[in-house]
Amino acid sequence: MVEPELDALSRYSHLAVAVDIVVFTLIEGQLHVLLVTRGIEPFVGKLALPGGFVLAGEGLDAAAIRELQEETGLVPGIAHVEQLRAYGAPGRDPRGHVLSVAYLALAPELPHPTAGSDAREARWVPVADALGLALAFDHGQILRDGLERARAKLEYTSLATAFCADEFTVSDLRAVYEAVWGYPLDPRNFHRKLTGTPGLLVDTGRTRRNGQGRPASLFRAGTIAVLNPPLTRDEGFARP
Amino acid sequence: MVEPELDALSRYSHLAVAVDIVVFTLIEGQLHVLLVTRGIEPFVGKLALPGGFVLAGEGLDAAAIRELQEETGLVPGIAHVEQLRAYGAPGRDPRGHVLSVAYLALAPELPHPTAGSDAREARWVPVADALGLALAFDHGQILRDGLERARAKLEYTSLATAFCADEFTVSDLRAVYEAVWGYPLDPRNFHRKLTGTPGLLVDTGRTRRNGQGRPASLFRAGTIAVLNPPLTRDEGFARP
DNA sequence: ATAATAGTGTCTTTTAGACAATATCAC
DNA sequence: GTGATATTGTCTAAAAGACACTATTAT
Repeated sequence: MVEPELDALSRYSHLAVAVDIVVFTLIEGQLHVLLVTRGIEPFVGKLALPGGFVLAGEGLDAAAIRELQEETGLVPGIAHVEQLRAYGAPGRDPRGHVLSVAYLALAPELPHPTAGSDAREARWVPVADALGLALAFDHGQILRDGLERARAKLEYTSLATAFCADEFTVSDLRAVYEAVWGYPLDPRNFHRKLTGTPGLLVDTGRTRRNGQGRPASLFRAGTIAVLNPPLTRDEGFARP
Repeated sequence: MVEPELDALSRYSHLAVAVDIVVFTLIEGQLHVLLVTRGIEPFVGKLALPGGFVLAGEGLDAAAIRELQEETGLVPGIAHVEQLRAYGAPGRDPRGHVLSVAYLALAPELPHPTAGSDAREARWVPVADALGLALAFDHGQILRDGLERARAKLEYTSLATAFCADEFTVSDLRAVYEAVWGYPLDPRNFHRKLTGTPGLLVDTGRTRRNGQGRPASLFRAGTIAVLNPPLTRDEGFARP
């Protein structure tokens, strides 16, 4: 195809570019996703993923982090944020051609979301419920893709620690896996597997009491982020 | 942030949106990537990934497939095409803010690439060489990301068949793995693993002679696209 | 026959998964 | 003590990887 003139870049700026974010957190052992109630057309009153348009001169990652802060009051650095993929089907937004770059964010249990600067309400919804709702735009698809990405990355990375506080127990970590994958894991094999991967977890030497039972060792995330060999996920088991 | 008026979407259209494609193929057992020599500024004369701007009303996938056809004469359906991710750092294009949605395409050995409709030259470059070149824009990073995606997906999918013709031998398939991963595999264990995964390969019953040696059975890609358990890649071995 | 490639069988080591047993707490 | 959670140990089945061996061709 023909390249544009140097000063005619705007000739190719037909699309508005937005970011939408799938933010997962764990609340009382259940995986939740942050959803907002839309305050304007289209899809007024419908639930949607938080997001918004990329500002002039703003990078994609910066836009995602800015929106995340506006909706959750999240301090940068506390959450894991990564790009999911771009969604650009021509009909996905009734207003016109809007390209959305979706992000996946994983955060430890957060304070209540602060509603965005406009009138929309933001709240945590159990993922199991959210999957059954009709979300605005193609956000149902984005949510499913984000969930699948999170599930897959738990298999071969230490990403589960992104759901935990700075220090955590092996049980905390296992609770993350069980919530994201949707089925229980054997505590003993899980413990051996995770602590047996060199560099993955750093023992702080301290322990934490959780009500009844033997106190659990407290760990910090180590320098190794890749699980090799990976944890295997029971493909046929997961329930939303 | 504030949402736009219904009729003010163009207020948020600051970015030009392009697609760039990492096209891999196998030529004489070596992995090659399609590169073009840029005919215009910026980066005149430098090598870059094929790509171009998304046209008005055009979907991302459609734009990628169109560019692919323009550069290679590839018939849709013969290649595997999937989105890689979006690249949107503000400084990545000196002309202004250009968002690029990168695609990964895998194709069987193709005829010589047809140069694009403008004056640029297109040619296949061994990936080992391409990784050492300074490509235009952030295309070096995109190439590395595309290569890593291809390498990773060979582990747990039947994607290697995308490099093969309709009918292929187990050796053909192994040659794909060896070219993409960059190190040799044991022919016997590979054979047992691949033919032992039910539904992955369909035996046509026919054979093919390759010079000397026993004729190899010809297979077709089966309905199963997921390798479970996956093939394991020797992480510390791969050389570009 | 010899060389070359295709394919099968077998053995060892590693890992996954089931689950017994022990450790340390609250009560 | 009982009950709960954490952690270690042991066993079995499955898989990975090494490699001997057989099968079928060209020369």
